Amino acid sequence: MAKARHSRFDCAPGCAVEAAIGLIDGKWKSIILYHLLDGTLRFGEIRRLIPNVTPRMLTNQLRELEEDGLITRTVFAVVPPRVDYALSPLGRSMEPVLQALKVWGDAHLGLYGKPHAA
Amino acid sequence: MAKARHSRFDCAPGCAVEAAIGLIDGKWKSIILYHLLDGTLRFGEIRRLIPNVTPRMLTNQLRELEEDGLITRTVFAVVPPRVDYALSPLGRSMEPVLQALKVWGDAHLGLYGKPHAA
DNA sequence: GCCCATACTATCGAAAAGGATACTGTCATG
DNA sequence: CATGACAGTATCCTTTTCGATAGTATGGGC
Repeated sequence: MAKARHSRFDCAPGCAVEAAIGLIDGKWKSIILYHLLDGTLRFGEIRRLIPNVTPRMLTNQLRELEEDGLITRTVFAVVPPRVDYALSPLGRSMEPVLQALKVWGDAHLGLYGKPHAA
Repeated sequence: MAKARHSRFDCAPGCAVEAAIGLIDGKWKSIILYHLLDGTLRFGEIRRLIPNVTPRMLTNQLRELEEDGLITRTVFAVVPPRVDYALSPLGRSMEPVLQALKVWGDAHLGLYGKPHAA
């Protein structure tokens, strides 16, 4: 079961925000989703796009995204194996959120991540 | 120092998204920011708005938000103590992001957080 | 029969995040 | 002199997360 770092229980009015973040929170999830905005990718392609990810973590994050219904996983019965990942409609619906994050990040973060003045 | 759960180093193109999430990731940060959208709040008020937070965690999250420049902390030299928290201009600039998350969450998440169809 | 590519899986361990609980300091009030 | 409000601190411990490393499975090509 997906972890509950952002539990879905303490639902003050900010609940929806919390829960939404819960789905894209995880060391690599947002980058994965971001890359998938451009189209279907194979396991190895994602791996190459995100240099520091280990296969263990990549599998892990992809599986959680799949469990949460944000991406689809298509296995081809060939050798060597081939598995395609793509955004589901639900995942695609997160595009505005990802874009908002991207825009904000580009506008307010230096290259090494410390925020600078508004 | 703020933790580096979403490190600011592995900067593929998705970097900005990653880094932006890094700032609002933390069990309570998004809810705190969300409540602060409505205006300045005192420590105790935030505590009451978020029932399950312990003072330790609340202090912790507020301090990280402050370090990252998203909120301001104003101490009044009175007894009993009074400390006000408010969004900085940088924090205010995250409003679109928070709203995007809220809108998405409201549209796609059931009350207990499992996403449902697009 | 062995190697290769691809997409994993398994195990171990370290680090970080988060929760429970109890305690501190100040001054006006009673 | 004790009490209470408010905003934290301090300590301890569990859970979660993440990284490193090595191993598995398949079948075509040599």
